[in-house]
Amino acid sequence: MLSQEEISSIRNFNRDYTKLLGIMNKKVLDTPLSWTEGRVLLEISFNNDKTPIAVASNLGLDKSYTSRIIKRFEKNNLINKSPSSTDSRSIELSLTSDGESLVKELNKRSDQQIDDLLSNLSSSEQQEFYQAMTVLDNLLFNRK
Amino acid sequence: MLSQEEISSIRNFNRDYTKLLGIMNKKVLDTPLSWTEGRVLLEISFNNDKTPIAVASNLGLDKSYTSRIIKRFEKNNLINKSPSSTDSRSIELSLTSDGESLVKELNKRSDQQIDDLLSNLSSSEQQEFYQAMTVLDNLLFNRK
DNA sequence: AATTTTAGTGGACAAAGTCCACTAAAATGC
DNA sequence: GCATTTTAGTGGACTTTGTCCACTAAAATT
Repeated sequence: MLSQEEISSIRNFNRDYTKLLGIMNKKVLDTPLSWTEGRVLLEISFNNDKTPIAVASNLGLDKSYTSRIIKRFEKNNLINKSPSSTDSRSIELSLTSDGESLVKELNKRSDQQIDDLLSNLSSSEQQEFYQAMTVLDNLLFNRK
Repeated sequence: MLSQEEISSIRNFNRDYTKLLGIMNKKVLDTPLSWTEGRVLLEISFNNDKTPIAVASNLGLDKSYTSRIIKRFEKNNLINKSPSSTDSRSIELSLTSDGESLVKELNKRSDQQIDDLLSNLSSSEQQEFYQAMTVLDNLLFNRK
């Protein structure tokens, strides 16, 4: 088990990293979308026939809140709603071409951010970074 | 430089990790404090004679917002305000004993969270985790 | 000494998110 | 198959969180 000091450094890292990502996320905000709106749009884009409820539960959002976000998206012509063929309570969401291009833009900026984040590092440091992150990812998220 | 796929996994990690920390932070919220309030209280505790403006700028908060948070803290008897001896515009903040014990509680819970986070991992995996995180920390934050 | 900057506060507001109630359809229990 | 319960989606009302602006009084600058 880890020592108090090790736990303390993990907490510090978490704090700093949260802050860093927060700053990065603010910057993505140079799009017309808030952070949560961005997540919702990307979630819809992953799988072009998501229902609102699936989006809400995947992102851990209130369904009412999600409904309003989706309504705004529709108003701004980012998505289409179509009635589900299998469940008439339900709605299928799909991106409009405007939606598609906004998603592309979001992805481009996110990639650019990672690039910026790593631009201070040498090529070999970038590899080190990637490998260390892969270790964390496996340990935390990819356990079978 | 990193490939598109590598960048993409970094983004995935960031997303998942943000989500994980977000969930963890929600849980700390079983205290009477919101996340930002917790950060403010801890910031004050680090250094028991901080001014509001120092807190605000260290945490990147609006000074007016910070002022209100501090006001609430005072009302709830978590901190004391005393006039600065060197600058009469300024205020020195210090924790009351209630404040101290809340800080202790916050720290305890944060440590517990890290513990929980790592409890699925074996001892050697925990070491691996710690080492990988240290690599990231050095690469991102500890460059001289 | 006059001007500008800074610390702190409060009003007014905007943005983000939560909670509750409701409708209509689907699923479940018998 | 019918009655009951659950589920998807929406909207109203509200709280929490955070921003922006204006102001006072003290400090720093010129």
